[in-house]
Amino acid sequence: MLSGSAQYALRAVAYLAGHDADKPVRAVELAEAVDVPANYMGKILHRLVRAGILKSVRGMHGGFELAIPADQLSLRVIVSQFDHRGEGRKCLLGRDECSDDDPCPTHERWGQVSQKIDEFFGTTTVADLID
Amino acid sequence: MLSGSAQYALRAVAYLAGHDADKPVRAVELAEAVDVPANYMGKILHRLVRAGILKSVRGMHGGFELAIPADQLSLRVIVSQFDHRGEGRKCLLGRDECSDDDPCPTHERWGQVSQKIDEFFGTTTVADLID
DNA sequence: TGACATTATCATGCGATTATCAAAAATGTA
DNA sequence: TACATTTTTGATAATCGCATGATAATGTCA
Repeated sequence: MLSGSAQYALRAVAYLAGHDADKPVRAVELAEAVDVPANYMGKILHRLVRAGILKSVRGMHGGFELAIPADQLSLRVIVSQFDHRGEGRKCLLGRDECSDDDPCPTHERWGQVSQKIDEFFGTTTVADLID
Repeated sequence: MLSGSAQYALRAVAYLAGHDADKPVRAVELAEAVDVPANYMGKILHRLVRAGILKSVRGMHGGFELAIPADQLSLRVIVSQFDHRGEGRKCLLGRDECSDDDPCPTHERWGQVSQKIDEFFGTTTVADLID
């Protein structure tokens, strides 16, 4: 369903949300917690920084912290940095011509399922990920 | 949501289902209908043959036809030849330890959505794809 | 200032998916 | 038999996500 990077990002952000604010968490610690190669974790975190989802602090006692309150940060925002599901693409079969006006036979049936997915990612927040 | 190959396969099978049985359709015709490179279409069709979903006829007036009645052929069977969504993998976050017994915080919420998806692919048949 | 910790960035390799090209095998037909 | 047609198969390339490693940039602290 989600790419590896997107899953790692969610796990990392969830870990951050479960920690004290104003106490940055280092990339290596996050990598350990998420079980991802440290260097790769760094890249993922940096992408989240550029997207404005995290703040980074360099130097000693540096690390990463949330730039947005956990309960205002939807999973969609995070996932969309890595996966591009549902951006412009709507038809299950990948038909170019398929639209609400000129639907393919399963357009409506799939639309209902697709909407459930969108709803989930749109309304679930990082706060919901904390144990 | 689906890989390119899976989408092509679905479109091709849908096209086949909309044609007379016992009249094989050539790979090039399918490729044109589906808008996929002809050689690549051939590969996809062959995979469906090996999976027992299609029958192939070689030589003049040859081509491909359904090996299973359209209304008994679920989308899941086709898609699973190319994508491996949901086979063993259940947790949205990709956690190894996550299970029904030891669930992650969104396990249930996501489980409901996930079940809708499974239901769709399991109960929708190729007959439903015909215009 | 200088030493060090930590993120930011660049360059590269690996593997899977997607795609192309062409030769080989099978089948019907003249 | 010889030929045209069509699937089957293998070799190869392009592309992308995943991952690694090294180096640069930037901040803290003594």
